[in-house]
Amino acid sequence: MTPAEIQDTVSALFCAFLEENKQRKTPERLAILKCIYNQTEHFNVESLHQQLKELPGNISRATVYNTIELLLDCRLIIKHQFGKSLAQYEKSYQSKQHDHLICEDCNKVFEFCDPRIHQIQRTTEELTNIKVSHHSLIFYGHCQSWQKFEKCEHKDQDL
Amino acid sequence: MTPAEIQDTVSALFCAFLEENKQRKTPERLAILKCIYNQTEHFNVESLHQQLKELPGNISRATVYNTIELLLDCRLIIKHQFGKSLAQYEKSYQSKQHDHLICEDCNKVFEFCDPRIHQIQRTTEELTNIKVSHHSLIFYGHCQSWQKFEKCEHKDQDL
DNA sequence: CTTATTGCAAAGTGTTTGCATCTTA
DNA sequence: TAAGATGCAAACACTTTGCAATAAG
Repeated sequence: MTPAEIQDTVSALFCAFLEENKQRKTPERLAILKCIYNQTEHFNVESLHQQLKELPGNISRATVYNTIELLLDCRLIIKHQFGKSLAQYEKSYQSKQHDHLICEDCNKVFEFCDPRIHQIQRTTEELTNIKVSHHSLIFYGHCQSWQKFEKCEHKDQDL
Repeated sequence: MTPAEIQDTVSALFCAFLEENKQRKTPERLAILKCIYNQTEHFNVESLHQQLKELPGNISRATVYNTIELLLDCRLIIKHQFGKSLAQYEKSYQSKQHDHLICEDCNKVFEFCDPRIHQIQRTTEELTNIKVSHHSLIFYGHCQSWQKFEKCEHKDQDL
């Protein structure tokens, strides 16, 4: 699927969701979705709002928060709370489930995937009799204890 | 170990830590540690401060934050960020490692323990070449989809 | 034309900081 | 008695809310 095809698909999905839920299809909401699906990394409300200010239309922070809520509802984005107060988001259409490893030396966020988390989930569901809908697994580590610093040099980036 | 013995032990550990790090042994710090080790559940800064206000001495929120930082450093407490902005803490001396399942219907927090998380950790360390120091695993679920509501009735508590 | 949505600014919430005062070592 | 810790209040950072103006259906 090309980036353009993905943009079209998520727009269509969002419009369908809005109709179903009797919410209005505003240019602001579609612009925000488009901007989000142009991101390649995690993003936060502030960085998104900065980018939206470049566009014509003057989209306010309140609208960004409002739209993010809708996009979370229809599962087109995922929210992460990586320990700091600042919430991080990422687009989720067609991206496979993954978890995160955060290096506390350089603040870099790595993604990984391990099927055994689902086994733990199933066991926990059986044990507690509570159906699990989603999870958050974050490892916190230190790159400097095992390797040369240049391998992990993005000091104080993102997050 | 009786509760009183635990109190004595953690006080001694904290004092040793303070001496080692050339920090002062103030009555406020010891009172905060004692109050924390009287908690049976997760707590937050606000609830802790409320309880401390009952005591003589008038301990300020700033001192609570300061002391919590020290207690985190010497690993006598653990911090959790359960998705909301409000940070939760729990005492950690002699408590075995565990993870959390949060029911989104009733906000109740369950604890569980699964050794397979360490296998995932080891694999991830090998894969990324980053040494993991700690982790956070949270399952989010819904009790009402599988069982009667009365089994999980503490609506809107804690968190 | 009706009502949801918007932009703005103000209010909230949890945490951090600056500073004068007090207290530990 | 000097460096560090305290209490207070103000500052902060991120998020939510109230409201008049606007625009979607």
